[in-house]
Amino acid sequence: MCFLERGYHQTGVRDIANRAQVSLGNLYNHFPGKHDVLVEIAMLERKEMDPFLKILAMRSPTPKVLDKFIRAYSKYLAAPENVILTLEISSEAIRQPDIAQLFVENRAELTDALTAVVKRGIDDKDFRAVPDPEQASQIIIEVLEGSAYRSVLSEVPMRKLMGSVKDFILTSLLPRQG
Amino acid sequence: MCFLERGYHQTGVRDIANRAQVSLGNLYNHFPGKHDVLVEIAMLERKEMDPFLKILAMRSPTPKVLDKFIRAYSKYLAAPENVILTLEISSEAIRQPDIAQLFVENRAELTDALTAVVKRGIDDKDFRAVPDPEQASQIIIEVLEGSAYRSVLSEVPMRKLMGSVKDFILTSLLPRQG
Amino acid sequence: MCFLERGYHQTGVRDIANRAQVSLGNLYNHFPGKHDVLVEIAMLERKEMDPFLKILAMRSPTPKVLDKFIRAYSKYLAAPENVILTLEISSEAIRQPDIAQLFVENRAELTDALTAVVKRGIDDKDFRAVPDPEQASQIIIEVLEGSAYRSVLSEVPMRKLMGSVKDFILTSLLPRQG
Amino acid sequence: MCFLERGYHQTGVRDIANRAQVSLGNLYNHFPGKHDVLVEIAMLERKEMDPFLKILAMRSPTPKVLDKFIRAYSKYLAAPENVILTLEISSEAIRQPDIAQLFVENRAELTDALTAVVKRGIDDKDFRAVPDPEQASQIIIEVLEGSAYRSVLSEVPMRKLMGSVKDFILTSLLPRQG
DNA sequence: TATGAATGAGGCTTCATTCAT
DNA sequence: TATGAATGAAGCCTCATTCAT
Repeated sequence: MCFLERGYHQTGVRDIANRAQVSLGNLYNHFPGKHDVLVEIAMLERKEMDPFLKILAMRSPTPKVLDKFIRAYSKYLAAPENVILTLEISSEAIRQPDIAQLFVENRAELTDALTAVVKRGIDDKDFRAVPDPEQASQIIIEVLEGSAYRSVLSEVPMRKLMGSVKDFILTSLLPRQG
Repeated sequence: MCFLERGYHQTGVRDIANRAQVSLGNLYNHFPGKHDVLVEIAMLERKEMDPFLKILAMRSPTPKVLDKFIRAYSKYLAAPENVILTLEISSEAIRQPDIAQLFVENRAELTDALTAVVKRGIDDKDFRAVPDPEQASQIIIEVLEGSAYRSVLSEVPMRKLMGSVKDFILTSLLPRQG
Repeated sequence: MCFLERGYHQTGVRDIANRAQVSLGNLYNHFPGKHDVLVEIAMLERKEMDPFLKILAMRSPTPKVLDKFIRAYSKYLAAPENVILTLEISSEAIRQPDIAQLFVENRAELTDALTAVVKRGIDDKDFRAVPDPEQASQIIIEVLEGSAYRSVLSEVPMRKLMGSVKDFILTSLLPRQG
Repeated sequence: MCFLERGYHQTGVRDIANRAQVSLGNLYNHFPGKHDVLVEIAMLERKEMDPFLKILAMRSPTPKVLDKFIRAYSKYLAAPENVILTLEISSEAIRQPDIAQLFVENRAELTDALTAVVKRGIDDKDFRAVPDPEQASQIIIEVLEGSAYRSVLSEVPMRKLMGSVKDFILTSLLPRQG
C-alpha cells in the first residue's frame, strides 16, 4: 500500500511499519531491509497471476481463451494500483538484479502460458502462423500493460481503450482473410 | 547521466552539480530544485523526437514510412540509456502532475504524427481501416517501447526482437489478404 | 570470543547468544544484561592467573622465580587474545566502577604475589632494596603487558621483545654489582 | 571532550556536533564519518608531544635530560584526560588499521627521540650499555603510561607513584656501581 | 553569477531488553 | 528453563536546500 501511494523511494521504512501495525524494530525481525520488502511484494505478485494462468490453461478454442484472457487481465490492470506496482517494480528492476530476475520470472510464467495458447491456436489453424509465438506473447502482454499505463496517466478508463487493443492484437493473430 | 546511472531518487543534487562541473550553489541559480532538473530533461527529450517526426512527415508510401519509423525508433530505443530514461520519467510521472503532462505531451507529438501516417495509409488503402487510428498509433509506440525495455532487462539485443515486432505491427495494420 | 573478535561495543547481545548456542531470551535468564557478561568474563580472567600465582608461590631462589614468572606470563600474553581482552576490560574499567574494581582486584592478586617474591628477594639479598616493593611489582607487570600490547600492534613476536624486557626488569632489581 | 567523557562508542555523532556548536549535517561536511573524528584527534595528539620532543632534544647531560623528560611527561599523563584518550585510542587501534598506524607513528616519534638520548647517554658513559636502546626506550614510555593508567584507575595521584617509577627506570639505566 | 559551508529533518538500520508462550 | 517475536530509542549518515560571501 505504501509503495502504491507514495512510491518505493518516497516510502520510509517507518511508513511501512506503521501501516503494517508493527513496530519498526520488529519489521526488521521479518525483513532484512527495505529492499526485501519490495522483493516480497514482487513474489506475492506472482500469485496474483494464478487466475490468468488458469484461464490460459483452459482447453476451449484458442480465440475464445485469448479473448477471455485479454478481458480478464485488462480488468486486473484497470486497477491503477496494479499498474503502479508493476511500474514501481519495473523501475527498480533496472538496477537491482534480484528484482530484475523475479520480474522476468513472473513475466515468463505468464508468457509461457500464453505462448502455449498461441501455439495451440496455430496448430488448430485458429491463429496464423506467427514467426515466433513466444515473442508474440511477450508483445501481447506488453500491449496490455502499456495501454493500462496510458489509461492511468491520461485518466482514460481502460474500458475505453479495450476495443482498439483487442482489435489490434486479434487482427495480428487471426488468420488473414477468413 | 546521473539519473541514468543511479536513478532519479538515488541521485543527489551534489552528484548532479559535480557531474555538471558546477558548484552546488550555482546549480540552484539555474534550477529551483532537483525536480526541475528532471523536468528540464523531460523537455530536452522532446527534441530527441525530431528525427522520428521528420520520418513520419515524409510523403512516401505509408508502409515504407512506417517501416522506416519502426527501424529508426527501435534503433534509438536499442540504446539502454533511452529506455532507462523513459522508464525513469514514466515512473515519476505517476505521482508528479507536471512531469505527467510533459510525458503525455511528448508522447502526443509522436503519436499525432504517427496517427497522421496511419490515417493516410488507410486513405491510400495501404492499411486496413483500423477502428481508431490514434489508439493504434499509441499501441504501436507502446509495443516498441515495451520490447525495448524487455531487451534491456533480459539482455537480448533489440535487433533480435525486431523481426517479431515488425511482423506483429504490420500484420495488424496491413490490409487483410493481398 | 565475541568481545575478542569485534570488541565489547561492536558485539551485540544477539552475537553472544548465537555464539553460546543459547536463545536470546535465555541469555537473559542467566545474565541481567550485556554488561554483566563482561563482568563474568573479568571474573573468569582471575582464574587464568592461577598458574602464575603458583609460580610466584614457589620457594626457589627469587631470581629464578622471577625469571620463570616473566617467561610464563609473557608467553601467556603473547597470545593476542589475552592482550586484547585485557585492553577491552581496561577500557571499560575507566567508566564502569564495578569492572574497575574487578580489574584492580585481579591485578592486586598478581601484584601481591609478586610483591611477596620481591620482598623475599630483598631479604635474601638476591634483589636490591627497592624503595617500594609493591610499586616495583606493579611496574613489572605493566612492563610485561605494555610490551605485549606493542607486540600485537606492531606485529612483532613477543619473543623478540623478551630479551630487552627481561634485561630491563632484572637490571633494575638485581643488586648493584656483586 | 566527548570521547573523554563518555568514550568513543558511547559518544554519538550528535554529541560531537552539539559540543562543537556545529550542525549535525555540517559535521559531515568536515569529516567523512565518526571514525575520522577520532583519526583527527589522534593526529592532533601528535602535536602534544612537541614539548617532550624538545626536552629530549636538549644537549644537557643525558641523565638530566631523562629526568626532566620523565617529570614532564608524567605530569602530562597525570591529567586523567590524557590517559583516557590514550587508552581510548589504543583500544580502537586494535581493530582499526589506520588508527593503529597513527598510534604507532606517534609513539615512534617519541621513542626515536628517547632512543637518541639513551644512545648518547651510553656513549657518554652516563648510562650502562643496554642491549637494545630502542627497546629500552619503548619500555620506559610504557612504564610511564602504565603507571599513569594505574593512577587514574586506583585514584592514586601520579605524584605518589613518581618516586618508584623514576627509581625503577633510572636504576635500570644508570651504570652499575658508580 | 558563483561558491561551498551550513542546516536539520529525515534516511535506513541496530540495539539492549522485555515478555507472552 | 527456554524461546524468539516485539519494542522503540538511538545509532550513523545523507538529503535537498539556503545563504553569506
